[in-house]
Amino acid sequence: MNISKEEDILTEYLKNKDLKLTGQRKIILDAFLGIESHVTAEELYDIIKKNNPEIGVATVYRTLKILCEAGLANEVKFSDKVAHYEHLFDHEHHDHLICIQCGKYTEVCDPEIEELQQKLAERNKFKVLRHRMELYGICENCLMK
Amino acid sequence: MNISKEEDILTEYLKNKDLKLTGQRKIILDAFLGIESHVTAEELYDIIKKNNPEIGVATVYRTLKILCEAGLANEVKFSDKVAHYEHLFDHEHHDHLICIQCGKYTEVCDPEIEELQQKLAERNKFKVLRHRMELYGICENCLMK
DNA sequence: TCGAAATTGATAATGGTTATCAATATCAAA
DNA sequence: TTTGATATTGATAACCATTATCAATTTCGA
Repeated sequence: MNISKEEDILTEYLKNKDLKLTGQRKIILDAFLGIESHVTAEELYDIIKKNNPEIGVATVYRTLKILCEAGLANEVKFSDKVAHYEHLFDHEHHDHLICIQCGKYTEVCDPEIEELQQKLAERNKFKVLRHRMELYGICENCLMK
Repeated sequence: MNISKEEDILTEYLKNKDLKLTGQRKIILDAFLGIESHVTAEELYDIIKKNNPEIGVATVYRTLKILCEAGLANEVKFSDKVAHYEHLFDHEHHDHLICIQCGKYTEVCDPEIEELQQKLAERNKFKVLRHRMELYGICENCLMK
């Protein structure tokens, strides 16, 4: 169990909220950090189960929620129903291109758009805290078929 | 039961798909059109129930789905879980400002952003068919409190 | 009018997520 | 280190919006 900057952040967050840093939370954080891109709570649970079969699903759900609050994870809903979680700390904010044919998603980022979003909000006297932008369509591969 | 342009569109859509224009579908369409802004399937069902108690929930769900396919309605997910439906025909596309404090949502539209979205997609060789953009934050009223 | 095919309504089922709760672990203070 | 107040855990029941099922009914072109 290596000590990561993320673990420090989690520890800090928990302390502020009078919550406790448990073994399960460390294991779940590590497993989450070990994954590239995004996972489902259930997927993460399956991975953790291999080495830590004593950890329950509910705890994985609960911990992912905490990671979001601590600013370490981000919940994304691609299709519907299922929530996916992606790393947030040390990762730039990004939006998604989602292919409705093959399901491929691509992370993108456009500072110009972000800027216009701010202006749009200001015009409406609205203070933006976060946003979600998803472009749905056909990806390069599927277009060629 | 007044004949609306929307009903023509629905009729046309159904004919093309070899589906049938039933009394229930007309009633549901009318009820939907009679509502400003957005509704939940369940909310719409409750409204319809008053005058047409024989119509079942399932049919409302089914019909709203058809209205979306016909281009008359649009499904929006504000918070999570529940799907809201808003008018689409004769309404410009728009995005949403959503207040995380009072839940107020405002429809907004920014052609510049839309344009940049297109360019962003082109850079990624992606063909955009539709998009979703939601800005979450605090609305004017809540800011003043 | 007829009949193949679609639709309907009631309700059971689905499935991701959350609530419940007794047993257990954490951690600040003594 | 021990203690004790409080948070956490895991198993599982509950939740709840939406969908599937299916027999009875309606639609609409021929």
